[in-house]
Amino acid sequence: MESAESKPTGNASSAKSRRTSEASRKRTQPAAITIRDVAGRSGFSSATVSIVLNNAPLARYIPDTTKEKIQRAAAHLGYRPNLFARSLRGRRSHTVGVMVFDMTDPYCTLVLRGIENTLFQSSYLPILTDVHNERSRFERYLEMLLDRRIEGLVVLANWLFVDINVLADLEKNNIPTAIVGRELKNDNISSVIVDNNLGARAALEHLHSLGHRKIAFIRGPRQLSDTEPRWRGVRAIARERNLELDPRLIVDLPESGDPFSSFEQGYKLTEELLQRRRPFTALMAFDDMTAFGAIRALGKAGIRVPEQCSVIGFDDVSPAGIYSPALTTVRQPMEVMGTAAATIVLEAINANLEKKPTRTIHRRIVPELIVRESTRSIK
Amino acid sequence: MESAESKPTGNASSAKSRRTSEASRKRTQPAAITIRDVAGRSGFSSATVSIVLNNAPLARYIPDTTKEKIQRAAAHLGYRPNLFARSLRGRRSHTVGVMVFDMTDPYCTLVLRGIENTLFQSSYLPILTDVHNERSRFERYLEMLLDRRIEGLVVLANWLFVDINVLADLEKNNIPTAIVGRELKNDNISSVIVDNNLGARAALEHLHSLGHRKIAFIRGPRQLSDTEPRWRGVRAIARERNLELDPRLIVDLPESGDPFSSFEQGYKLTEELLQRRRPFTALMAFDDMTAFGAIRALGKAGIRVPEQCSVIGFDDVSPAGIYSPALTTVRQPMEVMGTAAATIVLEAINANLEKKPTRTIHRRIVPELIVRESTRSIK
DNA sequence: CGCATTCGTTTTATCGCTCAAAAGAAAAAG
DNA sequence: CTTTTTCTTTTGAGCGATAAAACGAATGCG
Repeated sequence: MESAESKPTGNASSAKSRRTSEASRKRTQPAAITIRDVAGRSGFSSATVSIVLNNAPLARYIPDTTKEKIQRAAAHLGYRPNLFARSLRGRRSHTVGVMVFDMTDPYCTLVLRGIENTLFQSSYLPILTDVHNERSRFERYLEMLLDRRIEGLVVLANWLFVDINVLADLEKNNIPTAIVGRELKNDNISSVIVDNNLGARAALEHLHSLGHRKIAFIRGPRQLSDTEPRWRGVRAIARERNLELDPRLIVDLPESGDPFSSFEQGYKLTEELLQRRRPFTALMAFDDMTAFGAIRALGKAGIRVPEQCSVIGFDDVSPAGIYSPALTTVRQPMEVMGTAAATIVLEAINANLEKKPTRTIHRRIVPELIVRESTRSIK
Repeated sequence: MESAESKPTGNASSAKSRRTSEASRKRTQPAAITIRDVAGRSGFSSATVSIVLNNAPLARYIPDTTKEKIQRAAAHLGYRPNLFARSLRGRRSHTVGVMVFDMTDPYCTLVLRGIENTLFQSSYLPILTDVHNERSRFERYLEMLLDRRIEGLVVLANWLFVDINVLADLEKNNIPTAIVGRELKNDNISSVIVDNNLGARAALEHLHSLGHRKIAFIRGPRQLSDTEPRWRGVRAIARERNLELDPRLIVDLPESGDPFSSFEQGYKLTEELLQRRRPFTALMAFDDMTAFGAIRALGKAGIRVPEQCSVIGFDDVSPAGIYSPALTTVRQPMEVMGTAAATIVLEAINANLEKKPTRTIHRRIVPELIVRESTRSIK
């Protein structure tokens, strides 16, 4: 039989302080079991309990009988260690910050899921912050995250924004960081991006193979880092296939902080293209949102998709599959990308802990052409 | 001149421990300024610093000159209090848990935004967890949240799931909780829901006023709490308007854990309705996803929306506006709902702190009919 | 002048946990 | 019967912040 009811070792609390504690116990919280309670109940000191429950190195010496007693006591009391105390002592938060620039962008959710899954498995908790593309929020949230002593950070740079060099602050605190959707010149931040070039090639190749030769393009905003590689991909394939790119069928999305604006811009730019009276049988949009806008504009103009004009997008955001017509697009494997970013960060955290050197990693994920209903062979 | 370089008061660290600290300082972190550093630099004790920086009651007595000195010192050193220490001492985490049942559901994001905005303003940090509609995750995350000593919880019950009574555990820890999208019999959990009845009425009234008399219905899954009130709303209006509800034009969505399945189900059920060969000129879907599925099925069958058949949804999820045709629907003011839920929780937290009694609140938000392109007056 | 007040600030005692070092007990060695 | 070695457990010193109590000094008051 265990020495139950024995006063916790080292409990030097005066009668007065104990009264207070009991009073508050009665009033508010249902006890809050501490490691000392477990110590008391199991008959060992709190140090031993800590060693056992954390399976610390010293646990090697501790006999199984002791371990069992302690574990039983802990389980019986429903002991849950106080993370604040632990973090304070151990200088670890077991937390990773996740920063999104606009949650309402459908692009995000799947990436987030990948991140979350990965962190969950390592029992890290993500702290999600949504910056709304506002610099002030960015800064405030960054501070909040640093205050919470995040051990790593994943940034989802899904859309244009803030001078990202502010992230350089992170270097000072050397918090491992990975950014999804953008590659930084800064060589201390890892990144995960889709291979835009490859994606664009696949898209154009698809249209070309369907027989389209007069193709209109809505390119991305110049400021967005995805824009250029995609266009290079387009030009490469055009060259390979001897396809002529008519400059009068090429328009650019303006810069904007709002992902939904690309729907409207897609709409407007398509109307503009139509007014130019240069016939085209297919349209390659910068992203899915733009494509949706384009389809809408075409529909309004009495042009049916895909019968009279094919449309292809990029991203494969969730509405793409349910759109009518379902959108042919280039899928960014977003969940994979989230997973990759989270993994990079977790590995860097572990490397840091073991004082190993950390390397910056840049991953470029291969996209996948998803053929649905919005493209069709010509004629 | 302030007594710079003076050793922090009460610093009883031995030579040995100081060595360690300096070594690690050099190796890893760039210092980590503590309140004692500020104390040292300003020449006051750490208690005074704490009092001043927190503007605690005692700050009343402290002369402005002292306050300024301390503030300057803190600012100069870039002091940021250690939240773990603070939380440990103060038993407060300044954190609210947010639990979602499926992040990929477009319904979520706006609610989340409302929640986030509200919490942000009170400088509470949300900890977002996505349960994936899995019981195991639900439990594990709930534990994680409790371990992190969340002061409140907002649950987004956007889709069917888990026996929600598990939430009763929260009562034990008396953590103020609000649930969005569902009203619980449990009388200790506040809720924010849309007025389903009103919404359904508005929808049907809209169709009726456009002249539709033969209307098909895809009702929600029986298990979902929204289903019944909406149907009651429908029946009420039908009675008022003397509209006959043809049972052969009424189908039910099956239960499912996946929001996207309602798209597919909407598609299938619409096909089924069409096969029944009972003509209808309008279709009222349980939600937007279902409506999208229906539109797709109608399209496939050569029936154009809205020319030959009007379709109305419910929710106004983000694709609704960009769909072609843009969907007429009943908007749940999701951001408002998120705000409401977060506000309820924050107020309860504050009430708790001031030992005031807390009341459970049930808010029912009025929805709004959003007329777009998928409905049209008959003929 | 003695004692109570009000100020302005510091001391003290934790919050709950962990980790290095010490100590106790038992077993092995001399 | 010591002395060492090997197990096993405890001690103690914080991590950084803060509520509560305490303390010196100045002021007020009879």
